[in-house]
Amino acid sequence: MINALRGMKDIAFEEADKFIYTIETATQIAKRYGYQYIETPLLEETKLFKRSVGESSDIVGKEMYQFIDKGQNDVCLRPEGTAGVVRAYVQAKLDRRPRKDKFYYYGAMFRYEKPQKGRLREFHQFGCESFGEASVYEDFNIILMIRDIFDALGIGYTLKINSLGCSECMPPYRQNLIAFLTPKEALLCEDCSRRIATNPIRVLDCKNNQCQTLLHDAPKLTQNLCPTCQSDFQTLQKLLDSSSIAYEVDTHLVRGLDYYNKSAFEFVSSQIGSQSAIAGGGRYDRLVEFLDGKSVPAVGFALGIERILDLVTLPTSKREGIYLGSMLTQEGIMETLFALASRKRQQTKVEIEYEPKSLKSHLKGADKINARYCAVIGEDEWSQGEIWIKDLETKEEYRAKIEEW
RNA sequence: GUGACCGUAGCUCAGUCGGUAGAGCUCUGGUUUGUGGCACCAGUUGUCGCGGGUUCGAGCCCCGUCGGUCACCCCA
Repeated sequence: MINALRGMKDIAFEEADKFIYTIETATQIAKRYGYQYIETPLLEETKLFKRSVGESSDIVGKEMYQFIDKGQNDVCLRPEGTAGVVRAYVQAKLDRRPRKDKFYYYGAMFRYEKPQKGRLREFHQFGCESFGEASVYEDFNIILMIRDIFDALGIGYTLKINSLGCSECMPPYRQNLIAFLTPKEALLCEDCSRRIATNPIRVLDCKNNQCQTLLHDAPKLTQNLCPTCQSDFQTLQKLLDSSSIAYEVDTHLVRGLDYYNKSAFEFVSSQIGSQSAIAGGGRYDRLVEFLDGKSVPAVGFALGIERILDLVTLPTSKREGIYLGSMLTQEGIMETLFALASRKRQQTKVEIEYEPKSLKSHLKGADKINARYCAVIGEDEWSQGEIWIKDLETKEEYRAKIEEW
């Protein structure tokens, strides 16, 4: 028997219904916010992710499905969605004209990690990217949209926000932090002493207790923001307050992808195990430039579909469609059933049982597939050119001419 | 990459002190010669993950291996 690869899952039956329902719900809401669909390749040049997600990130450092293809290209299965969308945006030269562009996407992402609850090697994200709008109102608008999606799906969450500063205030802060950390390097954990050089900001959210103790007097990012970032961050909080979206400021919310700046946020669920982030995103005003475009501000998010699947409550499914069967083996009866099915399928779902069997068995079968109508041809009906129909919901039964039903 | 736990029927699991495997669910049929869901009755189903070892004898004990799950790390 051949099994699916480690960390890769088949999605079927009720899970599949939830999967589709989640995407449809999110799509509908994204469209209402003015987003258009974009589909980008699952396979991209490796350097796209090195330059966007960042070499210091775990994703690029150790989790990529990377290989050399038959044309000697260094390629990767995408580990996240934003990089590809930005690449497409720049490739289509949309950065050359002053317009806002808003895209939504969904699909498979790949990270070579050790699987656990809520963490798969192939998983699916729904995401949105908004280009060309620098206003913090757009950050707020995106958070509102995610709120709408989770509300529509009936999912509870807590929202965490932070500001990562901009190219003006982040570099000096970063230098301050390095200056603060360097004397303590020997006392920090192995990862953190390495991070001082590669990505000192990440030291802030280290889970190591000793590191956290040492960080107690570290300069705080939120207290070193430039006036613009400071006022934008406050505006965002005011907007959230006035729309009664509960949130907490989490100064340790740093995010593992290097391209974020200014607003960063994460939606967290307490009901799904330790991998609790169900959606995350923020602003990435420099990324278009990193990928050879003009300077275009942007903000976006992604939500993990598998992570919320258990939390999605499907609208209660009603009986639907027709079950067709016969109790006879007579010549021509299957042809009649197929013709009837084709006609009825213009309107609704139709399934045919090929095996002649007792009425009781047919009713059981119709009940099992949750059909609204059970329609069966027996001896008496066949001789009259009729079919017997029972509405399984109202329990009404009647007979009709086959051609007229 | 590190650690813990678990692999027995299609699914969920039980299996005592080591003595050649069992329940519920599902499925099929019947109780009703043409009336669903509920109930009752009957029937079908096994490489006990794999390999080796100990033993008269291993689902059970030991070693190895593969797979799964969860957690750390990281992230959606």
